[in-house]
Amino acid sequence: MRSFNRAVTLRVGILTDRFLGRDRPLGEARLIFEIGRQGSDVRELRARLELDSGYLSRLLRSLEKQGLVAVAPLESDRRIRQVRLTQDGESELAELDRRGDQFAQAMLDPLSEPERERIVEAMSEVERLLNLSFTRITVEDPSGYEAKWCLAQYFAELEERFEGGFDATKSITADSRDLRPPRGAFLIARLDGRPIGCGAVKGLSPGVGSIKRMWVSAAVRGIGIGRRLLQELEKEAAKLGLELLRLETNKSLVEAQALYRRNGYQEVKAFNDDPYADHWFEKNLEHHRASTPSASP
Amino acid sequence: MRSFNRAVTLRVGILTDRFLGRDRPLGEARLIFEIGRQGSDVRELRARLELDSGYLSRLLRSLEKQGLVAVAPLESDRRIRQVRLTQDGESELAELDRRGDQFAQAMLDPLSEPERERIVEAMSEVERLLNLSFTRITVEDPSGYEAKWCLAQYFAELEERFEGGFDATKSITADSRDLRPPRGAFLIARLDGRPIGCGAVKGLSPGVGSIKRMWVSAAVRGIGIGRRLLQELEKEAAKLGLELLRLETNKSLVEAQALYRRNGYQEVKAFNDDPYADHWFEKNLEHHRASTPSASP
DNA sequence: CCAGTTCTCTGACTAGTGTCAGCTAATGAT
DNA sequence: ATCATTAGCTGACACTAGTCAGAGAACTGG
Repeated sequence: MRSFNRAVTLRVGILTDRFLGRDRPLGEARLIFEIGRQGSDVRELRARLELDSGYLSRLLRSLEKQGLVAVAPLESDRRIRQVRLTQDGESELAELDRRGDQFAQAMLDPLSEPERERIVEAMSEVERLLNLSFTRITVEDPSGYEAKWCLAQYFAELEERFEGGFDATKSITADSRDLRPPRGAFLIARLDGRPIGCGAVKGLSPGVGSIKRMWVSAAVRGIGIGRRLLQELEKEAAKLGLELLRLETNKSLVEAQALYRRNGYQEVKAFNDDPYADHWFEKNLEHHRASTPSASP
Repeated sequence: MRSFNRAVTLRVGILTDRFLGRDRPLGEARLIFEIGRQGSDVRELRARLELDSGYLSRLLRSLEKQGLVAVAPLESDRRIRQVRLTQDGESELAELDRRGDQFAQAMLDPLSEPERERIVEAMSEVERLLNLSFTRITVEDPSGYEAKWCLAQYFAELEERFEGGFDATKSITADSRDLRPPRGAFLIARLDGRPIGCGAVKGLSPGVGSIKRMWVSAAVRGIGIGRRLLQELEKEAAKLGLELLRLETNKSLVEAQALYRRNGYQEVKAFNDDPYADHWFEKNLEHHRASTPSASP
């Protein structure tokens, strides 16, 4: 593990830096990557790259002077400044991507085809597990701007996957007060500062609560983030004094059903009449705490 | 592959640096690692870390001033300076190792036990294949100091593995003139500048040559370096105008025999009376060139 | 013994990375 | 309207990393 660190960072890391940063400081290159084709705002960049605000500001000025990015205040809050790549900036990003690919090519070149397949497979395994390991789950306010963003993603997905779409007003609603202590909790899962999933517990009656709003971004689905989110939700539920957790789900969300079954939820008969619900589950936290499997099979 | 680079270098790399370099610049920490418990000389450090000689010198002065290393001229050549860790230096190295382990621990902590096993396995696979990919094989003079070092390792291993030990004077000798163009070639395999294997071709008679001195360091055995070395030797043999390659080997060197068989060498009856030889092989380069497998099974 | 080479070191210099304190403008709460 | 807060910016500063030229000591081949 220690030797892996050294092997990988010395080779991949340092060489990549040299490769990418040949005519551009690494800090600027990282920033261009992080801004990306869809743009970002300064606040987000600072959080994701964990940079000092002064330093980031200076990097942005430098890229601006080179004509690679354009910065403009956000209309709704003019303190916040939005950054996007100019045409030149986008072609610079494309060039950086190209060099990265070229480097990867050169790195794998001495290997035979089966060896190349093995290393690519092992690398994606490492990446998936690191993504899982570096995911941080925190309790947050359900009305924060990132919570809202997560919920928008969640509803958009339901709209797409449910037969006949999804209309939030017809479903059992969850007011944001229900998802805040002491009545409930809202969790956000982040990877490198970026939200990639959410979930909520809502108290229904003394000792009984409900799991709501479970969503994991498609880009990181299937690596175990749903399970960790569910476990954290159960911990929060326990803190709120809940002993029985219920949930309802739609027949189209097959992965979700599998997740609940794997984690000790029993299918029960309908306990409400949510128009979008096809399956109902519940789990007694007292009984199941010890028997929750520690990993998906 | 590109995303793997980013994922790993951003997480493992940068975090490791921070962790290790908390009270010490990264350059110094790297240098302490590279000097290691057995010491090294300045020339080697420069080659392995690819540092400017002035820069390296300054780093060494700094470590010397901190009482972590001691530098002394080599007796046999007083231009070359040998570096070793002092007592304080060794405990600093131990501390750096400790922090690295602690970091690895923290990194894997959020994962379940089976996930941890999977990531460790995938990491060692990546490491093995990167080691293979970054191995460079070059033709060198058989009397250079690193060639001599490789040969010493080789003979030491024969001494250990042969029943009754090994005495180079009793075996068929190979004068270093036989292993230099135009009569032969000596190859060294290096990983990050450090020799990890060697091998030689020696011309016997017009069109016929012999493979000698095949050695791969135990630390990197079994990852495919022997195969690459053998392939390079065959290329060199072809350049020297050889069409038939012969070799003899001892019964205790079972991996070597397997390697030769896998790469198209046929066992033949004894063609010499080397006292240490139990098996004799040959391969016709013209016939076999196309059928050499591109990877071990 | 001499000339050229090797190895290391010193000094001068540069670019990049990062930190800190204080400032201004915009916003939100009272 | 006032005051605290948030977001971003500027200037000053420090340190790391790295480059380059040149000097001196030690060695090698003739």
